[in-house]
Amino acid sequence: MQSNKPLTLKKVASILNVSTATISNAFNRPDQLSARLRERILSECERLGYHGPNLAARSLRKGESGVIGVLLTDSLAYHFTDAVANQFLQGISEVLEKNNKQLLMLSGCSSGQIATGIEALPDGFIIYGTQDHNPLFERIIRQNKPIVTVDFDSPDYPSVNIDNHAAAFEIANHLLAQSVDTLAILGLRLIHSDRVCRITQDELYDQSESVSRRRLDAYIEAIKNNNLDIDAERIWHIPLNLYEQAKQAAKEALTSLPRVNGIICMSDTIALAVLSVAQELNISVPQDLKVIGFDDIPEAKRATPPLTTVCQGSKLKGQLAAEALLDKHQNTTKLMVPTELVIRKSC
Amino acid sequence: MQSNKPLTLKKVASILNVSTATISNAFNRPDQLSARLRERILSECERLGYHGPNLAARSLRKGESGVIGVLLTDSLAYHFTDAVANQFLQGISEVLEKNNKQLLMLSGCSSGQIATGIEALPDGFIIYGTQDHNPLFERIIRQNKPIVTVDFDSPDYPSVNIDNHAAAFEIANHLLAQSVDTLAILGLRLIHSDRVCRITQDELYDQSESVSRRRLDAYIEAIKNNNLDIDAERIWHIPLNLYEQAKQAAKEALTSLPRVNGIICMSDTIALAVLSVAQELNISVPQDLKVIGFDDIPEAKRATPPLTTVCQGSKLKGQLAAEALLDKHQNTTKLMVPTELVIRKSC
DNA sequence: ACTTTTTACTTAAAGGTTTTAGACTAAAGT
DNA sequence: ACTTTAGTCTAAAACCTTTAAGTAAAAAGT
Repeated sequence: MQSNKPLTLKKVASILNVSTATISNAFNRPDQLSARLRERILSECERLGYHGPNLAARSLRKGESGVIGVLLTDSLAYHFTDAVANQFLQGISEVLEKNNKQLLMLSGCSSGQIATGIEALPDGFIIYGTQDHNPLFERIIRQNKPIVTVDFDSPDYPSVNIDNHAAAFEIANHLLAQSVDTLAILGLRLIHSDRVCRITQDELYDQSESVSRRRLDAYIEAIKNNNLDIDAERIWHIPLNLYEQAKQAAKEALTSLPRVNGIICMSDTIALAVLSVAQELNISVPQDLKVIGFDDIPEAKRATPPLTTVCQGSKLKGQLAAEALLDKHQNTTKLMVPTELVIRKSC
Repeated sequence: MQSNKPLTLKKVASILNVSTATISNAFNRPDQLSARLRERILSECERLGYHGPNLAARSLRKGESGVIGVLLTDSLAYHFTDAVANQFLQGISEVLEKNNKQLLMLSGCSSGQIATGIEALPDGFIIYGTQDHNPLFERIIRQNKPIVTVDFDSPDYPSVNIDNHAAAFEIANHLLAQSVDTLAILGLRLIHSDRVCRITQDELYDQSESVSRRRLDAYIEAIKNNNLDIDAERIWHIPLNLYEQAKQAAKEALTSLPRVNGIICMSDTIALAVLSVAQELNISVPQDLKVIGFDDIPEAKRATPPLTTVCQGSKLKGQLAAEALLDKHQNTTKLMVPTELVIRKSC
């Protein structure tokens, strides 16, 4: 004889003949009532089918929800394909699960407008990557809730980053120490185009502060240090870290003349695409072509040949960001995750 | 001279000298007020820094939140590592983004207890995989909200599934049509152990209704049809679809005597691990060993040799599940996603 | 000129919880 | 025997919306 309306705390209170406060306390503050009464309430609730306070109401009253939002750069669907994002989210989830928080993924770049006001729900936010013109980012800021940024630095918030310049410089130097002379760079998000293309001379000098730019600058610095040179023509822009896009760029790079014998890739996904295209073209790696990646995704180790890359601790970043957010390290801490050169067989 | 308290609809109403209902209508039901007043309200809100109604309050009042929950079998962190789950979630996100819904991932198997009552938030749920003893599953059911199940069938809810028996039978037959005589099966979640192990004769006959069981039965049926046999000793149980766990099982299988020349893997991740171990042991695939997988994850195509497997349309499953949920196809529809044998070079 | 319909806005109840301040009782201290 | 203290529990306000029902005025119909 169950009613179809779900039970409320109030109804339960009246059935059990205690105040609503007592029921609430039974669930939230065990020290506020006798153990015996609490036992009774809990078991009666179980029997009646009341499974704890309504979240919306609690959230309204307390002003918190137990939910942590992660704002991603691109569409949600894209981030599920991306190995780096997955590792990052994995790190976040581990920490959140331990702390009994829920994870809400927000993208802002949905096809529709963002109307729900969902940004009001989470108790804090992890902002992943640059959010240049994301309207949701603005809205989140206005919530005045704890924020931690990752792979993107703002004076206003604590952040988790790597030293992109140092990491890129190190791995580029590793490549350049081998006998290479004709280079190509396959970069990610170098410019604001959503098509795979080479960049222009102008774009090469157009300095900005993105992660990609920092890496590109480091690559070029390393190349110049080694008395080599690279033309804008030999630098490709790949808009999203997708295997298929990368393959297209790889094909262009490997078939252009003079023949390339070293490729610097700004991600492992790109490097894997290069390996695949090289195989199709019967170019043997690392004999005829040296390839380096960036990220150290799980697949890098399993590739043929295994990929030389630099580990940027994506999972650790996620963990640290979540911890920083939960511990309310509100003192605008800037965390730097160490990177590590991972030498395998592609170079 | 901003107050530190965030603005509420009520305050805005009193500032603008209109009723709260009018403000609410300005945001939610444009037809309820004159275009002119609405314009004024919206622009004033912008100016004042009021960014729309509070979600908790709206959610409390309306009884809906714009959030869709996905209940996963294992920990969140695990699901971010798993390629199949990622494809599935990708499918879901695509549809949700189009419909302006948010995605909340729920796992239920968190280390702590699940106390938040978060299950009250979503407007509907996608249940992914069996949820035998998941307390959160019980709680979700009690919400009486729309539910769609995937990879798991219940008479009570619409569901999205594949024909596991047919798919497994087909690919097993493909393997058995080659010259193989000594087989091993590397299965997923065959029993309730969290360690990699062989199963026992008793466990082999212990019928249950899981996805894994259905596939295993189909494998065995195919084997018997081909006048071959397989011992429980040659069937491994792998608790989670993790590369490292799979490698352990693969090592055991490939070093046990008599020498195996065909391995049926219940997932591509497992099959990839087999390829890797085979290479380490200098066993050449497909000459000395035929390997088949299941799932058709993106990496399967890129492996050496490319993996023969069966595509189970994980992404499509996600899309269909999300659509079924949103369209409120409440007439308990049972959707079947077609599977497809993908013949490559590992067999 | 009078009634009906439409438009534009308001009133006020409801939604389900948490929490502060306080009430009552029983135990402890003097 | 009287005051403190501690231990339990309650009353009621507050959290911020949405929406059904209602009012008043303007437009339309006859």
